[in-house]
Amino acid sequence: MLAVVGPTAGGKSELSLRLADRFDAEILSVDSMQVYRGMDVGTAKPGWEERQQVPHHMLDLVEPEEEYSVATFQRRGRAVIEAVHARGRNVLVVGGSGLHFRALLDPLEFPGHDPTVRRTVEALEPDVARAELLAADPGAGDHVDLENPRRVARALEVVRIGGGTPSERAGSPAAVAVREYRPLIPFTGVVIDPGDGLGTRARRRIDKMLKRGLVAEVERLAPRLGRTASQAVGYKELLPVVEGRLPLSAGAADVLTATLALARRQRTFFGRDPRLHPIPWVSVVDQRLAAVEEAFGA
RNA sequence: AGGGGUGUAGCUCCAAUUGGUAGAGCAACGGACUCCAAAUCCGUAGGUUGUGGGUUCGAGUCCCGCCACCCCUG
Repeated sequence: MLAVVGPTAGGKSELSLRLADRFDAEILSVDSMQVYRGMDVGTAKPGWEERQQVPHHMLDLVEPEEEYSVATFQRRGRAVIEAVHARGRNVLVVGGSGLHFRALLDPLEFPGHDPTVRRTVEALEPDVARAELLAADPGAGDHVDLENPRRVARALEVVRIGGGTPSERAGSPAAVAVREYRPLIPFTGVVIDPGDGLGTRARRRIDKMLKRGLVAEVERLAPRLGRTASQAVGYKELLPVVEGRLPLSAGAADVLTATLALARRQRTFFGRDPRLHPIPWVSVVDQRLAAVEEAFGA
């Protein structure tokens, strides 16, 4: 099992094709937004030619109005791994969605989800929800960010559906393994470090997307973007533009800002994973390829 | 030229009790992360309040000059 992860605009896709070839692998994308059909330009989704060259998995799984949960991603992704291995080929995990990456390879255990309970819990005032969570588990603060309404709501949802309290769940062997970065599925992985040129590359990447028709794509998808899809970088910021409430130049600037902020979060998420070998971004693809191959022990 | 208005952090701001030595949102920077995760949250830094004087124990807040921009009249 091989993995190439890292921030957006790090040149992962172009590397992955060559690596897949080199290691006789199929590509498994860990990307929370490329699972939505039709979101192609804005997510820099691999195109037809790339998919002809190397089989890509976990792309175009649902319509944009739907929501594709991480738990579902985990289940399906693991099935993909089994299937590819059964074929006698390797799996190359590629992407930038940290939680999806860990859900796939680490023993993350997602308790159930109940839409009705979720809705009820989300409707609670944040301090009410927090109080109920603390009443059920006085030590919840050690495992859940009590300042984060979403985390509190999710923790409370799990408690209400009988999935256990945060303290109980944190004590399981699997939870310990997750904290210690002991994978369920062993892998060799690298994280691309975008370096100082990220701003420039992100700028160019956005320009390219605009030339390829990102605005038209957003306009077409606008009425169909669901709760999650509508938050994707590039779509969220361009929505006001296609609605005529913001000039394109301002929208494009917002996309750049959001892209860089996303890249920063991705860097911190992957950066603390001790299993990932950092690969500095260099302009020459062959050099990057060589560095990754070396990390993969080829 | 005359009359009026505005000038507070990179940006936005009818924040700043009766004058008591500056705040917020966003951006920036750092961090967290067991299913809204391209999401959400936490923390840090940043201003000689356009400028020069004056009044005052003390001025972003009052007075005068100057500068910049905006509006109106010629």
